[in-house]
Amino acid sequence: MGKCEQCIIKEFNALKSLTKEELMRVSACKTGRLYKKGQIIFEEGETLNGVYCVRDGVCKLSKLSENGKDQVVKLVVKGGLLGKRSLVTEQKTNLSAVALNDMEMCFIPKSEIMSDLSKNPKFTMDVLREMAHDLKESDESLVNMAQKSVKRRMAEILMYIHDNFGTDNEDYLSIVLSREDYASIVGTATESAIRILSQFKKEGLISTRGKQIKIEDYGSLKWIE
Amino acid sequence: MGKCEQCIIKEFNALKSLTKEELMRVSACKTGRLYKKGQIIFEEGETLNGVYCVRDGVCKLSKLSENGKDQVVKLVVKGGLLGKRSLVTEQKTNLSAVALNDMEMCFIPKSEIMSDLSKNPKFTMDVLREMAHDLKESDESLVNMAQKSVKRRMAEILMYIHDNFGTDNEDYLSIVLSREDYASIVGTATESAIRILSQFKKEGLISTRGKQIKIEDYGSLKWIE
DNA sequence: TTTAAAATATGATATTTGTCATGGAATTTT
DNA sequence: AAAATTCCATGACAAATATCATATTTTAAA
Repeated sequence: MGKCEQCIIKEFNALKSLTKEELMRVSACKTGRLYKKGQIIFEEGETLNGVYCVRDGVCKLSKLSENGKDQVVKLVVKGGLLGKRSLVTEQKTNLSAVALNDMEMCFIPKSEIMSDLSKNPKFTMDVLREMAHDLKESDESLVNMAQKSVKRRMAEILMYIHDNFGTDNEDYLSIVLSREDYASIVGTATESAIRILSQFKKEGLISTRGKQIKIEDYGSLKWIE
Repeated sequence: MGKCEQCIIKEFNALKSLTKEELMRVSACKTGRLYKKGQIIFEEGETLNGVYCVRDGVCKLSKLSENGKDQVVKLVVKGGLLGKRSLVTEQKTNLSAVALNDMEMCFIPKSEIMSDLSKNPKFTMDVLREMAHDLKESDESLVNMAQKSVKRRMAEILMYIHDNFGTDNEDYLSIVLSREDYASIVGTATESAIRILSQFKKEGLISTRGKQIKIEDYGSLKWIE
């Protein structure tokens, strides 16, 4: 396993604000973890005693609703940090994390990073900024859920994945999700998600190959309502 | 206007972690502001250069959706801080704040409080904790919006207001909102909000007197689905 | 490869929610 | 107090979405 101070992943998250010395200390105590597609990283209600740094792969952060359905709150890819909240609260985590494909992660124990949080203001501010960003995104999703149609939300998540996580060399979305996952992101029944994607396909907005999805007409997707 | 260091409001937010000296400095530069019911405190897209500390009254934080409807994201009462995000980001605010009744607030310029944020780790951690809490709440609302029926959401907001903001001496909810506000919190059409409240009334779950609402049967409200 | 299981697809139908229209009640303004 | 305005209420209907049922296809397992 590599050293944190040389890992380029850190550039994408708050860890970049740690000093070289701090990073070396973190590096010494971190543990690498591999997760297979579908594997649970942690579950709602668990006590996390550290943060996870995503080196490769994608996972979903979700929360179980009282009706028994899972709602995806956020997708996290390479460079993302999981469990930031655990650094500031003693509370158990309110979200579950599940790998959507094979993943490679580093786990950094809370004990090791807490001192940095109190001593390195630059790092703290960075964590604060990331949290503020998450909050803004969450508020936006909240408004979308409350005010937009399922079809619109589906169009938006396709564009979101396209814009933020990119495509492979054949223009297929690089993140491959099941229809059930799409339903659980958009907040609808699986059948409805399937129906809408079928409709998009018929209308030539997207094309599919197995689970893979390619956006064929971004411009029109944008104006779906 | 009183002095921050003697103001009991601060006990309810991150300002409690400032030292006496810091509080005196803040006190010297803060400005008191009064807002009347319905008055706009700030609007989405504005640049906030400070935080607002709510001394009295209630306001709603909302965001305009693309469909032209306002979605309430959070209610803030005595002790709450508005504009925390502005302390960590240069970005314009993503929310609007509107007074729901007459309000009394203190405005603390960003410039004055920023130095504390970088020098007083206890304060920073407190802001971080509040932000983490907001994020958790926002995620929960997101899941509720996505997975629960309008009726359920209405029942929950009534209970939320009851539990968090209390009642007057006749058991009426101490926060009085228009049906339109309820609709915009729950994320539904005003007519739907009206209809549901009427139904609750018919079923004896609540009673009303003008705009005032009294919860008559908390137990049953809890089991609405 | 065959079988079993899971995921996708689609129809039929029920339920929920939104929209438009209209009237009455409450509040504010003149 | 009258008029005007805003808010609340409710019916009728339309649209969106969920649910149930049942194929079909794809994927995983034996």
